[in-house]
Amino acid sequence: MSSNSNKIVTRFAPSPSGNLHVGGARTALFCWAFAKGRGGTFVLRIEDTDQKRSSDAASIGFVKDLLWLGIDWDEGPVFEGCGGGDRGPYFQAQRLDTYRKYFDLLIASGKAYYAFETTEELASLRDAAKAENKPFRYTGQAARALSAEKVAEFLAVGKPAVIRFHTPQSPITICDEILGDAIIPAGETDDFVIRKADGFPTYHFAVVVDDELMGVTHVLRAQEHFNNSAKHIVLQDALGFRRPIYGHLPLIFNPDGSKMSKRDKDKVLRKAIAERGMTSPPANTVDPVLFSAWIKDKNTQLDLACASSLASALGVILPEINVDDFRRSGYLPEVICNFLSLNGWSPGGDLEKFDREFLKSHFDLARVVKTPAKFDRSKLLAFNLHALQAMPREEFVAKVADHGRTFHPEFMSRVTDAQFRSLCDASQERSKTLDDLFRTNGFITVADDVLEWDTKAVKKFLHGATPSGCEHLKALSKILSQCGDWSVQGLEAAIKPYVESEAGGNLGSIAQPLRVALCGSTVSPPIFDTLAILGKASSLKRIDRCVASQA
RNA sequence: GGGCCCAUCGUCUAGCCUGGUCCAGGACACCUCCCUUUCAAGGAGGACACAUGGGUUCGAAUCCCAUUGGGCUCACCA
Repeated sequence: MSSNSNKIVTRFAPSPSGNLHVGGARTALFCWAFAKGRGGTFVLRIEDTDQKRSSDAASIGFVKDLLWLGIDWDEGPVFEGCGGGDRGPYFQAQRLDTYRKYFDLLIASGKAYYAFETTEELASLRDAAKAENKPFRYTGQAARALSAEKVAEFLAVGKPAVIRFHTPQSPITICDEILGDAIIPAGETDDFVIRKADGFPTYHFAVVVDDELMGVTHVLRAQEHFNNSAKHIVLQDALGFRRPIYGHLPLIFNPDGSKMSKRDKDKVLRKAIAERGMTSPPANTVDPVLFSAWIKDKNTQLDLACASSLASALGVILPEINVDDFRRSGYLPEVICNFLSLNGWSPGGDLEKFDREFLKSHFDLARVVKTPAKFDRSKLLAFNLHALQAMPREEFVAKVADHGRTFHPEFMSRVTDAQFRSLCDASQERSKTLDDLFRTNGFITVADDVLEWDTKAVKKFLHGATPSGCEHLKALSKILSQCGDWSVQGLEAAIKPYVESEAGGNLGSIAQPLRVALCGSTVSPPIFDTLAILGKASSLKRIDRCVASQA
């Protein structure tokens, strides 16, 4: 390893989760770009030292999100060609033996000590401090006053104990490449726990040991960790480790300034339910027992399937929070990366659109912004639109089809290849996401004899004017039934003369009634495309059925 | 409340380090108009910011101080 001693190593070190949050995604992206752009190594390490949270099977489901974004790791858990490395294991729960050695070292040198206060005792001390509006600092005088014999005795009888680090009483300077230096006054950092009663290290301890052993040179993480750095620095000094270079990234918020949280989805649902004064779930959405439990406890979260069905029943849109939410909504991974980069970093000048390769070769800490960013979905949407528009048609078709197979299999099974292709042709310039086509063209997958017509649209476009839309439809039915070339051009040629003679050349007065008859609503691709996509038989059936229904 | 950090259009940001070329540039959103067969998309315009107050200086968005505002953090969670 000495030969790469000056090699840059960054790491992304999340706790286990099935989903990658956009904030985490940006941290990962920056760590990745920083290391990769400098010929360094990007390490993925799983911080699973909380036994309460790490038990589920899908614990690192988020790796699929990383790969979808194009973020691969050199060292870490092995998954689809990524990971491996000889500085593992990369799950902290599997490194307990490693940590033991360093705990012993600190205990032996008197830099750490056993403490026996219970969680309850500490909580009441904390409450007391809070009542006086004073910050609580664990001084450890009582614990440190314990004789070695007493400690041995307590441990021998199995009295629950944590190990605390005895923080030196001197100011700590945090050097940060992004924020500059900050001095944390002496006494601010107290004697924090480094080993929990269950024998697991706390985050602070595991991070410090692993960063050292894994050769991490640059620690890039969210700004919420800034104060933690003081703890990490005193530990590094005590253990004789080198100090990595720190860079604390600005936070990403919701547009309203609140923290982006996975609970935001539940928040939207709860609000909608409260507004409607509902006490039981809409039919076929969520199990009523589950529902009432969820309503009662604001801290519980609905799983994605339940939340989505509830959302669609309520007609509300769930906010995208996780990377997978954005994938589901039809965003392109390269757009997500581009946009995420712009939240907290910029290449300077007027340049905004760039790819991962560019980020890799240009990302630097000096240009990271210090201020928190609010995540602007409408700008993201615009970026996605631009990327979609710039795409060659074949690529667009392939990507939409792929998206459809994953998220709208039913739709895909109900359209022919030709229909799908025409739909893409008619949709690319107006698609903001890969999902738009499926959301706005539901009329295609509805059977001809069950299509329903929007009452407002019917009133406005089938009646009202003279001649009425219905009369136009009757005439068009005849014309179209004789149309031999059912292509966009052929249809246009067939209908245009009628528009000229019967509607004063105003296509709108013909197109809208047609659209209503064909789609049930006033929104669809351009009318000749719509006819072409539906096909002759279907179109005529729909027109005739519509006319008959209005008789 | 203590500690730390931050402060340019509604939003993301450029400019700040190395004061003058900035009556502050770009993008998204917004407004107006045009195009038009719906929804979009597209085209052309427009409005919109250096938090406040003091300094320093011939000159400050840029340097200093204070105020105000915002954020993070104070766990046997990470």
